[in-house]
Amino acid sequence: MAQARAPRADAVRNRRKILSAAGEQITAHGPDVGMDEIAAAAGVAVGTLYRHFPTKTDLVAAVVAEHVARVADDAEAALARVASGGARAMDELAAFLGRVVETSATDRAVKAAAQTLGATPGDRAAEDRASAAVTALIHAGQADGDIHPDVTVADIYLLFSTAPTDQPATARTRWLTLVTTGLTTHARATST
Amino acid sequence: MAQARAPRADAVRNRRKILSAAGEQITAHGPDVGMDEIAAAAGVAVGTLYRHFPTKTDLVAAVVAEHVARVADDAEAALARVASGGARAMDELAAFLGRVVETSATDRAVKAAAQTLGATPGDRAAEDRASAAVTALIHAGQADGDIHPDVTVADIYLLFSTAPTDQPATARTRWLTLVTTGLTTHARATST
DNA sequence: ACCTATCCTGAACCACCGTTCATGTTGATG
DNA sequence: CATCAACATGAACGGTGGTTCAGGATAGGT
Repeated sequence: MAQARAPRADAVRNRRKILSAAGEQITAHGPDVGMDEIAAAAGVAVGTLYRHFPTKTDLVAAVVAEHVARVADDAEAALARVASGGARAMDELAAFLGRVVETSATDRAVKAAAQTLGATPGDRAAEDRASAAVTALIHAGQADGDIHPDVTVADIYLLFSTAPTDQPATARTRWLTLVTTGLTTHARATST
Repeated sequence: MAQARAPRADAVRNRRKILSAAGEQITAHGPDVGMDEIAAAAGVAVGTLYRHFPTKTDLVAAVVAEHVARVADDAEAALARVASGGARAMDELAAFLGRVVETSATDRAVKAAAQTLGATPGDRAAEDRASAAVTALIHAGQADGDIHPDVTVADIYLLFSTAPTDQPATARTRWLTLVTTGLTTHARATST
């Protein structure tokens, strides 16, 4: 298990450029942008793309992984705010979920590309971080008596993994209201 | 505007075979089945596909239109059951929505294909039928005091256009419970 | 300054898929 | 039954887009 030599500086730089260019191009020109366009936007040749990511699927997966990591950071920040006593858990959770909906709307093309290619981020770590933070927020909200005792992270995931990314902002807001209402203490489940 | 001659019998037959074959093949082999495979499954040559549907987009749109019509029928049947006094509006609505979720799970590949190709069913009539029936069910449920007064058809559409079609049955059921709960009288909106 | 493993370049390759069209077939009309 | 418009056939085409690879450049250690 000899430690592999550290990557060259320009390689690291290119990898970053490619990653951000990929995100931008997919968002701007739809989920079907060619590798050529991504490479051009990154100021790099196609071959370089394939040096860093063996396949387009891998590239998209890496882009998604970045986004997941960002969401995890967001969730942890929200939790920290609650833990320090500065904010109510329910409010932080609602605000966080609102941000999730907005960013998924922005990045919907990336999501679409990932689905089409069957790209799954190998980075389970970030997902776990997000899960843990959200779980803590839920528990805190339940302790406050704001969130229905039955609600779990799985529910949140279930609800928000299919947020309406193709709808106008007003519709997204309305959607958030409708969905959040169902998580609240006032609501009671009506069936098994 | 002379009345065009009636289509030939075998043409009608083929059109039907193509339509059902397209649905089956897309459902079975994913949203990216080639026209060749659809043609083969229909027992027909590719050219015949293009005689009936100028483009793949048109074909998929026609398949979607069929499904929409079926949903409209379902909604109207549910409404009829309520109107005849045999069923409670809330229950019929919930059951109807459950069926919608299940069928969208089955036909998710068709939906995906439609989205990829930008296929929009020119058949606004069926959509309007469904809308009208659901609206009536909502009003009845609100009159019964079961459904929150703010809820509209647009809300239903918003919620169910993003049903989790890629999740297992138990998750779909849970999702339905969570979403339906938010529509109930017991729930109160928590934000603007 | 030199050397080499690492990295980059980009034209070319290839497989796939929607679409077309010249040719052959068949249902309906009289 | 004869006739013809409507319909079906399926090989071939064109364009797209992911992927490869032989050759050239360069960072980084000695």
